[in-house]
Amino acid sequence: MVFRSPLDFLSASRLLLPHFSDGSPHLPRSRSPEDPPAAAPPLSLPGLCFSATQIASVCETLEETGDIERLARFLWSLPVTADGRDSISEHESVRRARAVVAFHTGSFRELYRILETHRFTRTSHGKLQAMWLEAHYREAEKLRGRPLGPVDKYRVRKKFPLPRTIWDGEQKTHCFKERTRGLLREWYLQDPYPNPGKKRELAHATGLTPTQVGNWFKNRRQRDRAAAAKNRLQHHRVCTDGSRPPSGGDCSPDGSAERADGETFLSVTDSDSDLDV
DNA sequence: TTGTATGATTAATT
DNA sequence: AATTAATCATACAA
Repeated sequence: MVFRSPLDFLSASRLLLPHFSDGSPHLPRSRSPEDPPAAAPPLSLPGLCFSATQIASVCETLEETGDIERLARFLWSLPVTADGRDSISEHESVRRARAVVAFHTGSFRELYRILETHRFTRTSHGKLQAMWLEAHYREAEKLRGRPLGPVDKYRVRKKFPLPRTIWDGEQKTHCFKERTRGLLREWYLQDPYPNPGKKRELAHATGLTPTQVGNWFKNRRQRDRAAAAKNRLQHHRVCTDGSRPPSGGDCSPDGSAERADGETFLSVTDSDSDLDV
């Protein structure tokens, strides 16, 4: 969309300015903590007399309100320089508002450009990241003609990584250290339902948070049960009816169907198959 | 691409 | 509040 043609500006301001031209905009300043101490200097425009900070506040308010239509009209009413290097556009709230509007309009090119070319503060990251992803999801979805599953989305994310302007590069560890997992396994063998005290102790011993320890035990129990249930089912099928997978032999505990059973009973060492530290 | 291992999250249940 | 089932997210290998 072309916000930036002079023509648009003229028509937009004629049409839509009334909302804001009736004196000082009410400015419930909701975002005080992050506000820049060195804000832009007051700025006089032909016709309007808002300071850049006032304009930013209006953007914030409208964005929080969720009235995107109106936010869009307000932005259109603003004067814009070719490169966007003016005290209004410099304001993060204004850029953010432009991004929000671009997203809601489906102007994804514009959205990407805004996000990629300006550094945003941490407080904006969450929302901007969500828009970046959602926009790419929608494009991919349209391209493909059917809804994306979790895996499709994962691939989209890999294909269009978040720009560093809206992401500080922090990443979470995917796998715990082998020593950590060994400790967890040992403790699990002793007691699959550790009380909070034990959990904290283990957390200290492994360097994990108690929550991570809890998650680990939870996953472990769930997956052990799942494995056991699967094996039970398989065993039952094999023993009751004749339709069973290849390798002959009935349900006698010969070698054929055994790996699975072993796993059930010694479930704790299943996937990692080692009893190290 | 597909399957799998594993950490995290969510919603319902107890 | 803790547990469970289900599911998501991520990395990696076949």
